[in-house]
Amino acid sequence: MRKPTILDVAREARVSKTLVSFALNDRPGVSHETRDRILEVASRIGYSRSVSARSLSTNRSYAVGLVMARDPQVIAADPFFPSFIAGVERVLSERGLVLVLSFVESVEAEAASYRTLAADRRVDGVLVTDLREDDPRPALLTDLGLPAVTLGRVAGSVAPAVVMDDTDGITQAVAHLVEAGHRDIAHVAGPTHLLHGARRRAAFVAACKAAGISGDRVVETDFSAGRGAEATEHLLDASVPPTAIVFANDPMAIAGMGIAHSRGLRLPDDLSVTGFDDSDIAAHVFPALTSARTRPARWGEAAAGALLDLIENGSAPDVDLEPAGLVVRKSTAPPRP
Amino acid sequence: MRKPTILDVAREARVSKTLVSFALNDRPGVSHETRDRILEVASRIGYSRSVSARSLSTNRSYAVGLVMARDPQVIAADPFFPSFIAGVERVLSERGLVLVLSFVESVEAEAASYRTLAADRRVDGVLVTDLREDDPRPALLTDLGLPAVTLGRVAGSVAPAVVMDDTDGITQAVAHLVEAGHRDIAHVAGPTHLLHGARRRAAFVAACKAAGISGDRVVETDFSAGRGAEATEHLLDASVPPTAIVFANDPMAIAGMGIAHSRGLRLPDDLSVTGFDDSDIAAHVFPALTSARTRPARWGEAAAGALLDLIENGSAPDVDLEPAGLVVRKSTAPPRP
DNA sequence: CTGAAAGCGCTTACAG
DNA sequence: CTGAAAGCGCTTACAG
Repeated sequence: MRKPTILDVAREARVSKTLVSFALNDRPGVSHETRDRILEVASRIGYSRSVSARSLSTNRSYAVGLVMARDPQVIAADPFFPSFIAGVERVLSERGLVLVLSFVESVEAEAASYRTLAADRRVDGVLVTDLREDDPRPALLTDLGLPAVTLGRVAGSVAPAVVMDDTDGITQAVAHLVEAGHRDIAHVAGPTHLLHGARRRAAFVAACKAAGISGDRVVETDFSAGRGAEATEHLLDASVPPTAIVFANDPMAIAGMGIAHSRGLRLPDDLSVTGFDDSDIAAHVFPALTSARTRPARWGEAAAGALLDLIENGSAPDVDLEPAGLVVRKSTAPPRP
Repeated sequence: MRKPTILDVAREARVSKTLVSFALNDRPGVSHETRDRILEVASRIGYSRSVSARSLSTNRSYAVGLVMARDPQVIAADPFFPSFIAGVERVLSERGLVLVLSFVESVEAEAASYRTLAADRRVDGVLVTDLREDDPRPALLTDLGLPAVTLGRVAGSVAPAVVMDDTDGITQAVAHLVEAGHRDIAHVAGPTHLLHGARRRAAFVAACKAAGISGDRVVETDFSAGRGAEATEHLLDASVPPTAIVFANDPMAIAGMGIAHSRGLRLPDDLSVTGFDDSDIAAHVFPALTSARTRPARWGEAAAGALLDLIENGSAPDVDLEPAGLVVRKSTAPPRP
């Protein structure tokens, strides 16, 4: 059986195709009763619009893109994305759009992916994550004419930004540790070329300074568990090891705890540890991990909402999301006297 | 500047649209030189085909769907998906297709999602994961006329299946523990209504039987870290606790280790533990987790390849993937005498 | 090997 | 408030 088209609806409702289209698109110029009749007929005969025909006419794809250049293993360890995507999805599906996802292996492949999406008009806009220093993507996307929303703010970008201040989580972590009596706190940071890596690191330094302690024990990593473990080794090898470590994400914190345990340290007494993102597993490691909570789903909703506004109205305001605070568990305690 | 169309290419190459289309689609009936000239012109003027126009003509969308009904938190803890998706992507992008991803909250929403994808002809086919007992999806998809490939084999499904025998990993884990001298081994299983949960459990029971030990200490969970922790509590509360636990995934194994540590047990001497999936973090917890490796990326490639074959040829053979074996680390050892 | 033409299913001025 | 018609950019019989 042929899939019903707009013409079938028109005939059945005894009106023109135009009118059906107007009714479907909620345009003015259709009397109330006519509109109702049309919609009733449409649903009765199981009509649904052909996206490709509509796309061809309107020059839109009714899809939104997300392309990520990261090692899948590192994405896998990051609790952020599934929840983020679930949030994005929630608002997209409400408005009849769809998410096109692309995982690529390199930054070059990422640019190629954007070019293809643009050339093929596969998406009406994109969400840009993992912002980097001097990120070339905002300019590229402007060039390509692809509307974009960035997660976080980049210098020189005209794209609307949706930001959640993760500074706050680090600041709270440091304050919490200082209050417990720690004076010797280290930070295992993400890569500085990633904006959120740099920001968390800067927040660490600033918080230490505010507390009147040294903030220069920082080891940079790539956010992976393996590098987090190495960084912890390095810190614990110091002649005077830190009494607390603030990790820039949970996987590294957990790997760091593994190192500490393997050296026979008792946590939290010999070493306090904090994570970031409050992943599902954080509450279940030993000792349960103190971690800064983020709200990836809310972030996803806000970003998708902003992107749809941008696509439909040509502009959208920046959105600032509330930071979600520190969840204090058992991995932090006063240092040994 | 207008995006060039097939007509621009035709004019510039002084041929008809038809011929350009034939050349682009690698159809016979175009002389070699003409084809080359056409392709040269196309690339010179920056032509790329309009996917929506093509879709409208061919009744295809050049996209493939993946819809998942799971708690984002549980997906987040599962290292499987990012790598799986990366594998899928690799073969899709090679053939000019795109991945449409949908995360939904419930099994009902999942069915609705498939219906929408089908009605809108958003995708040419779908990948079906997390197969359940009496899974209604193969029948639904047949009804909807949506080509599908399942990850694993379901009774009564006509869809091609791509399977990786995860039985093997469990069998090896049990054999490894028995060889170390364990006689009292428990299993923290995934939900039985999920086929891979049930399969791993059955493999556990069978392996115990083969070794001549009891295989009836099984606790069922939902694969989440929280439930894994509870299950471990329960097992360790027994008057004679097991000396080893085989967990059906890594997050539960890690949570179980957390419980054991919190009770002052020493791992692996007081309790041996194995995981499943060999996630990135597994090597970095303490003690480093023995875990069955899977190959999600290979699985993704195979599934995507099979789906494309199915879409293009109307049929595709089942694919059996090699199991990847057990990675033995430090979380397993002989039991205390 | 090549071209003129219909058709895919919508949207949208335009004219009434 | 309504309708006839062009157009979006492809593919594909069909005729040469």
